[in-house]
Amino acid sequence: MAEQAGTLRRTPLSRDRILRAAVALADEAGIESLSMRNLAQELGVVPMALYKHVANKDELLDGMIDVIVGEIEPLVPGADWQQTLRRRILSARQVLRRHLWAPLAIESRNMATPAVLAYLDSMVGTLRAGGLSADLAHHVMHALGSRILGFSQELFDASRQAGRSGATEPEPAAGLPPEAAARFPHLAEIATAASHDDGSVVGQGCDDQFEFEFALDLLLDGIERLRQQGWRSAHRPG
Amino acid sequence: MAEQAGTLRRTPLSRDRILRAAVALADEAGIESLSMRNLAQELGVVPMALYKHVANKDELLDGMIDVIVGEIEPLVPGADWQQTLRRRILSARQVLRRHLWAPLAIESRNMATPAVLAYLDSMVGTLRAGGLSADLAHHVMHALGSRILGFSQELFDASRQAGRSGATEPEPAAGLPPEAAARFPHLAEIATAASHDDGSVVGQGCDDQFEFEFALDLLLDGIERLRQQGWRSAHRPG
DNA sequence: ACCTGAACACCGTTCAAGT
DNA sequence: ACCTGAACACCGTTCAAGT
Repeated sequence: MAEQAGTLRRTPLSRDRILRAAVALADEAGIESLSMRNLAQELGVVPMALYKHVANKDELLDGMIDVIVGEIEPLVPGADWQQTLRRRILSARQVLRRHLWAPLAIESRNMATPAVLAYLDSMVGTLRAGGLSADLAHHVMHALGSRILGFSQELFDASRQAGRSGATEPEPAAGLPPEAAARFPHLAEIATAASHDDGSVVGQGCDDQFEFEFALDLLLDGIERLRQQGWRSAHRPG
Repeated sequence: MAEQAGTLRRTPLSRDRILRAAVALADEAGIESLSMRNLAQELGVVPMALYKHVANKDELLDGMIDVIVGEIEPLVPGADWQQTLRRRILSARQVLRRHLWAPLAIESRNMATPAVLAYLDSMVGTLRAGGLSADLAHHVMHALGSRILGFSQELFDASRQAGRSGATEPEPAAGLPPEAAARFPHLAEIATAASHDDGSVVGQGCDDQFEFEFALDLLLDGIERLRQQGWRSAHRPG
């Protein structure tokens, strides 16, 4: 679309409009394409105009993180703590799947924007209301880590080994390339072993959603067991 | 130290020397200070000289990751799978604590260098030798995620809320700032609740090592329980 | 054939000159 | 007072000119 100068004035710039445009740009073109200059051009504006609304690029990233945290399903009370946490975390995961740049952005930032803190605070509230001690709740928050926001650092993705970034690639089959399979026999074995539903999906690659829920439930079940046992953290060696 | 030209020739450039210098530079000045130009200057060399030994910056980062993976304690057989994994993962954690830039570098890369794959392969070998099915081992690798390499994404660090990067800061006390504590009461409560050894450390902040081991053991214990039960992943809904 | 300076196409951000 | 072009101090990488 060609720029129409003069006749049609663009909607005025605002912090909110900048943040939404930044999120959209990162969604479509990847975080590495998100520069102040690119963003300004996308908005039909001179780069310096952005600096009236965000102090610098770091603040822009913080604002973008707040935008996506705002997309997470709000707290719905009524169920037990496990179900409440589980549902909200899986909602966060759905959000993160729309914004693949977010994990990297979150890790690169120093974190702790008010919106993230509010989210974490409500999660702790759920734990406390569920009967966990403050002590246990503290450790649980650490143990869940980034999973609370719906993502996890996956080192292990047998299929991708030399591919490019590909935010929009449709999962290019599974299994290791032959020469890698020869060097790493254990990886080769388990790469094809992810028979999630009775073997019908063998070789088709693994189900991210299943893996996420598997790990999440492993943690939640272990935590509930500790809660039932009245666990206390006074067992340091030394 | 002033440059001595002519009389003393520098040791010749090599891929290995470049990688070690890059790791040292990232350790000392942070990953954001690691540029091809800075690195070249550190080595007393013109920037273009680096490109004879590494194709580009991405390959440099991959090489750096391989260097630190090489620092992880090799496999020592003899113990059960839990002890073997636990020891190696805690060794990896010690390595990562010397190279604070590594998690971000690992996340920013597409991963799967041969050295990382070899490490993962040997970890899977430990699981299989310990009696886990290939199926379960697959899910376990996903569930452990970056913890296999000794780090985890911690969203939750109650103390740091507005501080700067600070790779060398000595942990600036604990507890939330007063105004944050008022807005986020649950966070405030658990921030001071990390009484790791019988209350004597209350208020001093939390023990990263304890939190890491807590989460790791929660996972390992849960996995061992599944193994004992002969768990199989055929219970998908639908 | 090898090495390397200059150049290219970018960054985030400052600053002073225009209105 | 506000806006913005040019400029500054960087990037990673290419390329052609030097030896």
